[in-house]
This record gives sequence, C-alpha cells and structure tokens, in this order.
Amino acid sequence: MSLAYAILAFLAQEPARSGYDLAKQFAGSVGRFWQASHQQIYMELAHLREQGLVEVQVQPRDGQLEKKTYSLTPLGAEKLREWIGRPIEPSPFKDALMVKMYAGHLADPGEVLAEVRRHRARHIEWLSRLRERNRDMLCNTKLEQGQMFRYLTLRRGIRLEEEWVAWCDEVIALLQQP
Amino acid sequence: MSLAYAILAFLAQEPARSGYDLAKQFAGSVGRFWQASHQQIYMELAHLREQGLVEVQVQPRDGQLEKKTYSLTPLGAEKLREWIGRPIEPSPFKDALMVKMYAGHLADPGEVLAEVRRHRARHIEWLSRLRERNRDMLCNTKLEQGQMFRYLTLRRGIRLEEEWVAWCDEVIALLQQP
DNA sequence: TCTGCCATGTAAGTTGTTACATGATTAT
DNA sequence: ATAATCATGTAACAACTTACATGGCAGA
Repeated sequence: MSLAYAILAFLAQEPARSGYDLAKQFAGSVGRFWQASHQQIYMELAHLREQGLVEVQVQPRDGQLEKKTYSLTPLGAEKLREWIGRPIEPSPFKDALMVKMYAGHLADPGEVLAEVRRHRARHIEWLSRLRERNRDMLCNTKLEQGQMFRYLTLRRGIRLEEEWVAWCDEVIALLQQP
Repeated sequence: MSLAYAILAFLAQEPARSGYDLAKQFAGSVGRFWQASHQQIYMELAHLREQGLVEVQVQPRDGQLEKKTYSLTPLGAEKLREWIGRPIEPSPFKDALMVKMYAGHLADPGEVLAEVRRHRARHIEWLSRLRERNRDMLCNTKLEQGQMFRYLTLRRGIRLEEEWVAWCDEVIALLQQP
C-alpha cells in the first residue's frame, strides 16, 4: 500500500522519471527510509497506471528498449495529498541485531563484540555521507518550500545514525569490562 | 526467516511457553523490535517443530482447549547460537512518516504539524514506559549473564524514542516560524 | 449478560524476495 | 574482452496481513 505513495511522493517532487530512476533512488539515500526492488517498482507503476494515478510517456530509443517515464496525474496528486493528511501510527520496524542481543549471552562474547563493532563502522560510514549532504543543502541556497521538508528527513537520518553509534559505544564499553 | 530465530531467542530465555504467550511478548515491549501476529506464530511453531528445533508438551485442560508449551531442543539451541554468530547487515526499515515528510509541502502545513505533534506524544508515552523498566532493571539486582543483554536492548529502545522526540521538536520549531 | 482475556487455529489475499531473462552502451 | 551501467520485465516462492472460526472462564 505505502510503496504506491512513496512512488507518488517521488514523482511529485520530480516528474517524468523512469522505473529505473526510481529504483536507483530507493537504493540510494532515500533507501534508508523506504526500500523497493526494481521488480516491485515496475509492478507498482503498472498498477498505478491502471488506477489512473500516474501517466506514462513512452520514449522510443533507436536500437534499445524503449524508455518509459512516469508523471503524476491530477488524481494521483490528490490521492497523495489526502494520504499525507491522514494520521498514521508510528511505523513498526524489525531489527535483527536486537533479536541477537536479546539472546547474546548464548554466543561467544568476542563474536558479539565484533558484530557490534562492524555495525558501528557501517553507521559511521553512513553518517559521514549524510553529514556531507547536510552541508551541501545548507550552503547552496536558503531552504525554500519543498527543500525544507527534504532537509527534515535528512536531519532524521543523521540523528538515527548518531543514535546508533552512541548505542554501539555503550554496548562496547559495557561488554569489555568483565 | 528471522521470525524463527526471534521465537528461538524467546524460548532460549524462558522455556515452556505457549504460542499465546509468545504472541503477547511480540505485542508488548519486545514488539518495538520485532512484531508477529498470533497466526504467524502458530504457523512458525508448527514449522520449527517439523524441523526438530523446538519440542512441544501438550497439557490437557479439562473442558478447555489443550495448551501447548514449546521449548528449545539441543538442535534448536545450536541453530540459534550459530545464527547469532553469523554477521548481518543493519536491518532496513520503513518509515511512512518520512515518506510523508518528503512530500510535506503538498499538504496543509497545519495538518503536518499536528501529525508530528501526535507522533511526539506517542513517543513520549513509550519513552516513559521504557524508562520505568530501566529503573526496575537497575534497582532490583546487579545485572548478570542474560540480563545484561536484555538491558542493552532496552537501552536502545530508550535512545530511539529520545531521538524521535528530539527530531519532532526540531521539526516543530522549524515549521512554526514562517 | 456482556466484555475481556485465555487459547488455538485455517484460508484468502497482499506484499516483498529471489531467480530468471534479455540486450544495448560506456568505461577500463 | 570484461565489467558496469542503463533499461525493462516475468514467475515462483516466502513472508505478512486480514478475515474467518471456535469456545471456555472470570469479572463487572
């Protein structure tokens, strides 16, 4: 259900995007908040089209497969606006590392510590990339209209990664002393 | 796949639990890190039993439906230990509020602000409950063996909710000034 | 008597993952 | 040559949700 709205949200921000473009966005920075494989995206685009929420422009390219770019229809924009206004509960999430932690005493302490260190490194990596984007966004222009909202999602990404690193540090500190 | 391990992790901590007990745990505090409906749990327990990872003790109760309690088998414990030691990537997650934020400029500003305030209230609520459990855990006993690891998952829950509240505050501050 | 909790499941439908399938263009 | 990127899909399978189904016991 929500994948549909995620696609509509992307198309609202930047129209005339192909399934391939969307798949890249879902795999990139935005992918920290919503993921979808290209297979899912192509299916969903076909479905959205049937419902009249997006329209497609087929661009033939000589020799190659034709490229299809999608844009919001007025109906699609309306449905999206309606969804944004509708209250929802905070999204549940699943974290396998926490399940592992819950039964961490069963495993080798060194292995658990190593796994937490690995995760910490990964989050540090993501954090530095997000901070870069944060700098870019603040330097280039004054935040207007739509940019402001995308800036706020970026802020959340940064906070989340900072939180992860802080937790990993706490775990490492506690597990290292016997 | 991971639901299986989540169930094994619960049974490792406290054996002889019924599907109903597990469903309650998944719906309760632990549910912030992993969710499963009772339907899913009953199915998965049957599957785990076929594989010989859990064993069941059927307790007849006069008049009522019999109660089935499940415990880990040695094979189940081994599989769980092996899974915990196997490195994984940080779990992806999906956050519908972030998708809404991304296209927030399309909606009524008042509605967006109200939604963020609602979410903030929810997270404050969860946070206070988690902090209570934190106090209980620290006061009652010195943390030993398995408790330590469950304490660390609780710490993560608290940090996450704090992060949520801080982000909501930032959003509210930024959206209130024109 | 009615609500809520205890207790267990089946079945249909939706969503998401993995595997399979193809083929041109561009950079190393 | 070989790999990576562009570009689009189908099909089988696994995971998850929603609806349906049943029935006792305890307390208001």
